[in-house]
Amino acid sequence: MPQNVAPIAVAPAAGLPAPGAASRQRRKQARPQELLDAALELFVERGFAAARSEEVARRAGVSKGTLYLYYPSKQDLFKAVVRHNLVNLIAEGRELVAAFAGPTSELLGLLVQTWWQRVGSTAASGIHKIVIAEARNFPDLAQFYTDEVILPADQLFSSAVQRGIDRGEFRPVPVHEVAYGLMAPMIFLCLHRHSFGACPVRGADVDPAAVLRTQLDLVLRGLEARRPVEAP
Amino acid sequence: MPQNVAPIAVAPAAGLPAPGAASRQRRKQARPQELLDAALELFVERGFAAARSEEVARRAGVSKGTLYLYYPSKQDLFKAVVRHNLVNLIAEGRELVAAFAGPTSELLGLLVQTWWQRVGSTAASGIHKIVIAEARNFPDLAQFYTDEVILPADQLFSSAVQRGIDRGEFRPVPVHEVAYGLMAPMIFLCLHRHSFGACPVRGADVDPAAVLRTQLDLVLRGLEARRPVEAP
Amino acid sequence: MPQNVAPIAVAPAAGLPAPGAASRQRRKQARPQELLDAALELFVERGFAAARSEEVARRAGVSKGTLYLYYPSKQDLFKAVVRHNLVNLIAEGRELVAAFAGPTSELLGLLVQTWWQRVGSTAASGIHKIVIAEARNFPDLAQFYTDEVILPADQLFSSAVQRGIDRGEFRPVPVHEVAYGLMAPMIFLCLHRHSFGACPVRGADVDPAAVLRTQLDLVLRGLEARRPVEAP
Amino acid sequence: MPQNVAPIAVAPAAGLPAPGAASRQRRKQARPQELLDAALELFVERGFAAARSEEVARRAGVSKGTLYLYYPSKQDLFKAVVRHNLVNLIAEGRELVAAFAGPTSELLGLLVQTWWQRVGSTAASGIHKIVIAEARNFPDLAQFYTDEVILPADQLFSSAVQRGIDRGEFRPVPVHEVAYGLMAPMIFLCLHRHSFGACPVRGADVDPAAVLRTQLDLVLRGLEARRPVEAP
DNA sequence: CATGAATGAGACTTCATTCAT
DNA sequence: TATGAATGAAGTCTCATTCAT
Repeated sequence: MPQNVAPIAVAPAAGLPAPGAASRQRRKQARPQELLDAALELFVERGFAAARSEEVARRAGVSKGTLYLYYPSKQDLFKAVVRHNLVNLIAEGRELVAAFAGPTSELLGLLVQTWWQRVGSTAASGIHKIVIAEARNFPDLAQFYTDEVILPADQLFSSAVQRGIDRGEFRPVPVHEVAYGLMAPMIFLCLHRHSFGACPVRGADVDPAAVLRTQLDLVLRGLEARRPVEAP
Repeated sequence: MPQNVAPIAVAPAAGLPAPGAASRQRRKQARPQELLDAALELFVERGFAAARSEEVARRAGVSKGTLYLYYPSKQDLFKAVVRHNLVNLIAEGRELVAAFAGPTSELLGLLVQTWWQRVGSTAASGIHKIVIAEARNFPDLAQFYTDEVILPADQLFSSAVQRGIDRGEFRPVPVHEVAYGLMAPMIFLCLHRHSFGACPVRGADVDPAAVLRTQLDLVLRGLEARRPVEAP
Repeated sequence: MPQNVAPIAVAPAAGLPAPGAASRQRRKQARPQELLDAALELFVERGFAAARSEEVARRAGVSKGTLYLYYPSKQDLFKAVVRHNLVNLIAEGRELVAAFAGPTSELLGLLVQTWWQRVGSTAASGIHKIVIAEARNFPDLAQFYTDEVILPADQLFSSAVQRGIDRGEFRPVPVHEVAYGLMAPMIFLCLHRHSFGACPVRGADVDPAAVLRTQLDLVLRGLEARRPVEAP
Repeated sequence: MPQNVAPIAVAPAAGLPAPGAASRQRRKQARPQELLDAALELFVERGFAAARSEEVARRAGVSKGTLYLYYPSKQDLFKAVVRHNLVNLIAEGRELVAAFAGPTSELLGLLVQTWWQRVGSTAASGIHKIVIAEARNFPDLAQFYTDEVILPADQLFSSAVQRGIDRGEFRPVPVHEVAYGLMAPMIFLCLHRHSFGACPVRGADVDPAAVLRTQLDLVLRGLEARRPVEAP
């Protein structure tokens, strides 16, 4: 029986069940990945507590028993999902900031845009909802998520804002707070997409692109180093 | 689900049955309030699904049956909590906007400040977390919350921004998107306070007041009607 | 659960609370009767187990506590209802048989007709359904009902059939079995009126009058002393 | 409700789990049948509402959860019981009528006799009691039973009577009412067997065979096409 | 390795009965 | 006498987890 170290395989997702003869080995290799994908999907849909183990297994094309063969409990499965989906997402952003040469306003725009493409519009964007929802019932996870995701992301955006100040493009502002103001609407959009946005709820429709554009425009204007001349 | 739950201090529950004297009437009067307080507290701590009716009752100092005497189901209890803690507040905000006479920048500042005092810094600030977490599993509640809270709140902030445009104080901007940019950081702060913030999690501390001040300052500058004079 | 029941002539239930002034004494006198009427009505509608004490009280215009003041438990109330509604219903029939002078076929017709008027078309006709439904969970009641109702009713009809044989009107037949064949369809009609007949169920409509007429006609022909002359 | 319940012998429950050998498959095959038998038995004993799911399971030798593995709700279980025990029988009766070649009086006798063998003297005869007792509290079940059992059974007997009229064996009579007169005593016998008859009640004993014989004889005579010559 | 039948603790909700007022 | 707020045992149904095959 497996231990509670999730065997995070790097093999690419095997696609559909492919019951062919020699595919047995391939399937076995792909199992953990398929289970994690199914689990992420279902956890985002239902939340941790309401997601049924049996449905995770079914979506991965295996039986309930097999799921428990790979992850000895639902909590272990949850942790594996978070670990598997949140590593290396921030590092790329850090490289982007380091390599960028143009004006900081463009850098911030690029960061926002990139984040939306790589995270905001993928299933990974739902993880934040799960973590927020279950943090108090699952303190281990909250700590892990803080260390691995929240703090690095804050550093990433803060360093970009700081760059603008250092280069005289922005007036002096509290960088962490501004970073917060940039990230909050993005993540907030994701939270709503994965809750209200996935319900047949009338009203309250928002256009993510418009919100992000408006917010970025607003913040960039607010950051500008030169103050408008006050009219008499 | 609540397995390894962080032992967050449990409120002492209003006072035990106090069997003496003519307290029957007094208790009956106070019951709904006590039950709603206990329910809000537990829903925020555990989420809607994971909060057990019996514990709500126990925290209010009554038995399981008594809870159902006042609220015929868990969902009704939740709706009552929302109505009691949020719906009325939005109406007050509307009156505030209608009665306000000064510059719109001050009005927005007042709205943000008031919201923080009356909601953000109270237990009511946890309600949004609950709804985001459970919307997909309880579409009725999501619809209820959308109708009773989200749409009215959006109208409230949007109308204030529109006022600024109409009076020539703000340049023309998409009002709903700006309203979103104003509310998102506030609510986002609350989401984190009630998830990570309530866990014994190291790091990731933010100063709500600083965040709100910075965000408001940024947005107000971004809204200003007069563009900065470009330096030669 | 089962509210919208087809309105099968329900006894007028003593009258509403009538909060009038000097009626206090009168009300107090009438209480037991009103409670028994309400209880009969509800027991017939719902059965013993599913009838809620609180609703019995409400239909009688008193509080739950008051009901328990008069009948110390639901079982006691049930017994009182049965006793109150089933005494002296058979005795009248016995007198009728003793006093009748005409042909026995007319006597049987009169018995059937009278029973239908006095029992079949009143709320009392529902008691048999209750007893059948709960007899095995309530052996006391089954014994009581057998002694006080079933055996006397059997004697009543059997004696009428025997009279027809004695007078040469009927051929010799097993009297108890014939009595059974006469009563069964009547009571059966009542059972169905108080179960399917009170549901919004499509189909299965029967015309009680037609059934009774047909059955009586059939049985009387079958009882006739003279055999039909066989055609050559 | 079940307080003072007569200690009616409880069936020994099919056989205990027998953990040995390759019995898993064998048990799985037999489960539905065992569960339906246990359910029928308990429903007849206690009624639908008072029968507890857990006891059905225990009598079938399985746990509560296993019952719900096979039948997703108590109502579904009940419907399955009805289908398994009654619906198929009626179809057989229809074939019998269609295939029969002799005189209709014999056909009716055969129908009654067959019904008594296949239903009246088996546990299935208790189903009607359950439905009568609970119809008003479970309109769905009443509708189901009406559609699947009552109407088809009425059609079955009515068509046999109509056959007698068409062939000139019977005088013209209202067929549905006559069918009612044939079925009512049979079902009535069953109702009593499963209520009073299952209690330790003194008196009120009837001989089912004698009742049925007498009733059939009476009705057949009453149906005869040739009228007796009226005596002057 | 894989399966899926089986388990049983635990959740929401109901309602007969009690008792302070 | 009358009230109705309060209780808590009991019922249906769910689902994480186990284990024989």
